[in-house]
Amino acid sequence: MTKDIETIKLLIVDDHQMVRDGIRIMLESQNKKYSFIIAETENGEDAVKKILQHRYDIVLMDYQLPKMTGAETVEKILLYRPKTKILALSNYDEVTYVTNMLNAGARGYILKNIEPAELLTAIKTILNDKPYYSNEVAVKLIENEKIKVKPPDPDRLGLTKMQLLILKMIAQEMSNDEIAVTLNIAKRTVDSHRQNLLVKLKVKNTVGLVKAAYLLKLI
Amino acid sequence: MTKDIETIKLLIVDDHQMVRDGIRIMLESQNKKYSFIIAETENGEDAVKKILQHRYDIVLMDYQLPKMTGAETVEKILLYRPKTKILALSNYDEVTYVTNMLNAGARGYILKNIEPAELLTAIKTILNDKPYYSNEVAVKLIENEKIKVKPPDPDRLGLTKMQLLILKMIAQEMSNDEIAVTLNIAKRTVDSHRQNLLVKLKVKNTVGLVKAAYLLKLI
DNA sequence: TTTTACCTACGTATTTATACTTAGAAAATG
DNA sequence: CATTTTCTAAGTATAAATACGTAGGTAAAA
Repeated sequence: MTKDIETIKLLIVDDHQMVRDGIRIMLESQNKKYSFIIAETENGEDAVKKILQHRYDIVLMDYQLPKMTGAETVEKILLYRPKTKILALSNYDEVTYVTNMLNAGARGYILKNIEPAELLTAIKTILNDKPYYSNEVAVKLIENEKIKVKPPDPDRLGLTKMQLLILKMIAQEMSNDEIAVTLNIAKRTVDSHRQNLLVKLKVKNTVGLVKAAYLLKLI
Repeated sequence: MTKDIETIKLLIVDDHQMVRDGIRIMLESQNKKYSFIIAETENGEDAVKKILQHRYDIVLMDYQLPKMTGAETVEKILLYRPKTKILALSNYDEVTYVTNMLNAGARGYILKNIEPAELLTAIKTILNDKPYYSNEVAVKLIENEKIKVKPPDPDRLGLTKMQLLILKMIAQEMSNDEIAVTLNIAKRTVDSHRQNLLVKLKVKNTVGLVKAAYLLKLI
């Protein structure tokens, strides 16, 4: 009786070739039950691009990356693909690193000195939508009770059709007046939608809206 | 004949108390000819704030900082105070770290295992508007010939430094008023620059400016 | 089911951005 | 060297965006 082998699509984001190779080898040593399709990038920007182009079951994300940190990368990825499952991995279990990653939306945090078997466990746990932390990390987090991990709000993209439409039109350099005429509604109403967009996207002004539009791929 | 003692205002940005103390002690051991007024912050955000509030002759900047990296911090500082002299210091002489820092605008790069006398030399050199690199760093840079520090501003569509600066600040969601205060000029003047940017970039409004900023890779 | 939250809609008041204009200084051009 | 252009600076006037407030309708949560 042949067992079904589950295939897991995985993206490794780490700026060190050696680390990426290490993970690859660890996972391939565990290929009795799983088959891994592994993609790699060495920085956050490329990670975001890949995420937009392909689907991955899980992302392994280093904290220290060249320009954009791992935490920032996680935020951006979740802005585009709120449901992405991300497992942070780092050499360090510094509380600030861990909390940054978790607050950004990572579902777990492991250290790079992890054993192959535990790595697999971590990945499986995350895929089952449960958090996973290395022992050392867990201990640190508990000691530092001020963690307060905020649940990654997948609501971030909960823009209504109207809001999305108006954001697009704003991003096309249309004024509220022009938008109102086009949509046959009052200018004040467009103002309201705009106001709600500012709140929802947590930005300050038009500039912030345009940046969000970029992140949302509306431009 | 009593020699005049020069006073140097210095800001240390490092997330480790021990490192900050170490630098302090090193500098105070060299107080024959210089008197140091030393301020400290442990992250990039606070560094930017301090820079906006006070004047420093030189900033010592670590590469690894909690949220914003040292390089990012340097960029922000120079955005607001373009003439700030910044000396990078790090435990590591990894080429990517060094080039990131230099490209961000740091004037020199030293390692934390530096001797007190050399630290002073480095600081004096930077204050004299010349670059300074630790030996190890210099060697690495030379081996890795791909240094290319600060490629002289690639045209940027013929925007002046001021226009570029203001466009960057707009793209950071700052209002004309905030920009005026930061740069110590009248709001009307900022309005003018903004107007000229609209004309030069051939766009209609703030949205267009932000898009242009993206194209110019200012964001 | 009642409550809550939120979207749509629009009004008023204030702040911010844009258009148009002037003018001295600096840089580029002939 | 003189001329022209462009940058910096700033004023007035208007348009646009933002803050705050109200209200009906609808859908989800309690």
